[in-house]
Amino acid sequence: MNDDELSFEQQAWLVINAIPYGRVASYGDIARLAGHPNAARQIGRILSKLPEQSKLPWHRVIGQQGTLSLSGERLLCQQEALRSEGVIINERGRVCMKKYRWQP
DNA sequence: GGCATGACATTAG
DNA sequence: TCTAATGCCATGC
Repeated sequence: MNDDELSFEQQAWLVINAIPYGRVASYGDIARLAGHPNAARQIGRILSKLPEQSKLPWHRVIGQQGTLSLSGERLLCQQEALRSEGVIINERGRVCMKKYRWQP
């Protein structure tokens, strides 16, 4: 870990933290913005270790097609949080990426 | 340094 | 639309 450069994990936090209210971003986008176009999996791994105390809007991080890759309690929590921000979720549990996708 | 893991992406059928 | 298979990359042991 260099002091000059943040680790991928740190970069991911910054990117996710930069997602504005009522918007969503895909794992691939986060990874790309963090400097690794194909490191989407690491985003998921990082978030899985993310403590609930973290202020990161992890619920705004979804799949490329607006799909939620989580399951069970976390999935419900995420959907609830997104709807609370005005994001509409389809019956299939998907989000309209064309409307809500965060484009920097 | 190598192997296994993971909240994915993409392609093909 | 869904499932299966493959590739990619950082992290932990």
